[in-house]
Amino acid sequence: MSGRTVTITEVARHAGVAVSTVSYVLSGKRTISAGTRRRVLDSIDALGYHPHAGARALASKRANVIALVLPLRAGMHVPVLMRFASAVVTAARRYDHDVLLLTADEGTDGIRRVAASALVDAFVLMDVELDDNRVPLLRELAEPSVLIGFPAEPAGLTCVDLDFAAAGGQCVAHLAERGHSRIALLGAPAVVYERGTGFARRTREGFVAAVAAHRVAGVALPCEETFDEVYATLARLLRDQPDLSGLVVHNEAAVGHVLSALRQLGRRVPADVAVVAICPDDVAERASPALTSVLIPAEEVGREAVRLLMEKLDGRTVPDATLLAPHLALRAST
Amino acid sequence: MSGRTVTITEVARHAGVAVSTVSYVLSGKRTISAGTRRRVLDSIDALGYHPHAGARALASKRANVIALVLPLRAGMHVPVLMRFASAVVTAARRYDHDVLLLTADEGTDGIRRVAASALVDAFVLMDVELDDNRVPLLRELAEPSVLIGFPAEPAGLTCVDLDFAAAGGQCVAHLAERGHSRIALLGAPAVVYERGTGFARRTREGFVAAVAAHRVAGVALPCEETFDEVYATLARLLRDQPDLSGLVVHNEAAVGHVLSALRQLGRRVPADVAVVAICPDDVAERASPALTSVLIPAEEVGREAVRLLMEKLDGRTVPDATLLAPHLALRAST
DNA sequence: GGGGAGTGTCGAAGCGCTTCGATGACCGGC
DNA sequence: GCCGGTCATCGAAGCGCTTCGACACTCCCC
Repeated sequence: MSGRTVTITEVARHAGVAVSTVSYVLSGKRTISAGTRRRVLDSIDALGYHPHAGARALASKRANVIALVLPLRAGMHVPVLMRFASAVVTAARRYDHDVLLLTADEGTDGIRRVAASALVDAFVLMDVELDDNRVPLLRELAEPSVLIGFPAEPAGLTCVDLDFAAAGGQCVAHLAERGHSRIALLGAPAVVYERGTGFARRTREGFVAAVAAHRVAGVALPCEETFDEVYATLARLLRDQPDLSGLVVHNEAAVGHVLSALRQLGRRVPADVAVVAICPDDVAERASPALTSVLIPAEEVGREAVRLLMEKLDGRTVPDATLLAPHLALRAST
Repeated sequence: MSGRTVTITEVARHAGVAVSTVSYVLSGKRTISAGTRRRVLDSIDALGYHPHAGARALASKRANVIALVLPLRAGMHVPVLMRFASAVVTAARRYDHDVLLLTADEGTDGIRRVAASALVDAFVLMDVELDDNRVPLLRELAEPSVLIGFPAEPAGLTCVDLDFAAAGGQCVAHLAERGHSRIALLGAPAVVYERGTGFARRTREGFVAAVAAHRVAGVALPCEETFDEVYATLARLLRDQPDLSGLVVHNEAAVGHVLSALRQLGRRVPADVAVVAICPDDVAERASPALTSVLIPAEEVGREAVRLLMEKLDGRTVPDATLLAPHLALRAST
């Protein structure tokens, strides 16, 4: 079983056919009679054969591996990243591909290296910034790629993401429908906006647009992630706008602090202040009270990114932009 | 630059040497004169040559890729995992290896598959359980492996981890020195203990042993991760033991809730209750007040795991167990 | 000054797979 | 009963690299 490695030659001998026949059974690129196919497949699992990945890559010019490039930076929300990563791996396996993990340490050199050495066939980039230095490189590379998130200039690239503008808008619409006429958005830390991270900005834009459309009063603020800062921000907000009754929180690390701070400020949720979060479901469910939220559909985004990548690998053309619709889950906080 | 792929043959022609000479320059397995080496290296970067990973793997029987196996389960603290992962990638690159990401979805089949297909040379397993079904498989595989965490029966395996028993003990010692004579450990959710996760149990054992050694009163409780459960647990604890003045928290997701709950229960930190956490530094620093903590040295663990793996790949023998000493950082909460 | 003992380099044989062109066998139509 | 056309299979030529044995030099000691 786990003895010496079994080669295609041994399978061929065992099944009494030529090596090429075994190869064609495996790839399905030529017609093979049912009988022969059966015999070959039986030999394959009698011997426990697995094709040698390197040999296959060499002969076929396809490694059947994709690279997942994930920078790990401050302010990024790690659990979400991890769920993306997991979704990408699972999806890739469904297309018979494996996933090589690349981090930011090596920068663009890492991308160049694995592309040039034919270690991978294609790239999935996560946590894309508006002005991302990996983007020009990707443009000049022959290997196809899909970005999770949108850079400032996405022309000619394939990008997938949650439609954050719609998500921001949906939160406003929800609060407006519930009769709240003065609301606020607590967003990412200021540094994230400055870095130009797309999803933070687009949520804010969606929020601002929806506030206008629904004729409610709304203000968008960045929000640091320590309890003290959250408390201070909320205290100021509620002092200046005592009739504020709706809050949109788009900052996963701060949601817990927001609820604690409201508690300490003597505001009940949802009786005094309704809260909607944009965050993963598990965070929303674990909070108390459980939060009405727009979830970040990590699994769906990952799956879609891989699907698009496989289309491109097969030479098909795919749409530049894929925006996944937000979905609001009602819970106790509104 | 990013044109057709450059092969070793072209490098050899460009430098006016044999293909094998180029190979020896690259591998250093035979002596090459300084002049020839220079000429070859110059040609290599004049042409932008990168060895073809598949061809290399085929000829040398080494893929220069290691697999990182990380199950993604409930109760696991994801940001920590991610830091391990990142550390492993960085460390692997220093040994000129890349990292293939494997998740739990495929179970042991995935491990078997990538080993048999020679996609990877070795394995790093994360989040190892006391009774882990991947462990027997690893034992029968020819490829070396290193586990991050300890299974129940670690004989013959190479394992690396923070010394959690020492960490638990160190927290107790710290509180005891500060004069607290009645303390409690809030640990992982009950399900984590039931699953037999090693680090949770070992922390508890270290806590219990240290409590006895320091002659203080101490109780260890599992701790769920919702605010309401944390609140209820603490309320009960403080009602039954009003003179409880020290708390060890070994549950990253719950630390925030613990502090909120103490606030609501009218206990000041550290004046009424001193709190020590076992968690990553960033979590401890972001809490308010900042928590005295034993950090989980993810980078160090990842680096050490890879170092041991490379030793094994080179045929050297390494110690079975590597326990990294805990390090307590003093902050405002004690 | 002839015989080892290095040094530095080359050529060729694989590594395990895919793929192309060739070869039979078999079929129906005239 | 011969011809063109499928269908199923085979053999061989690579893919780009490593590695082994061979070879030609140089050096130095007796």
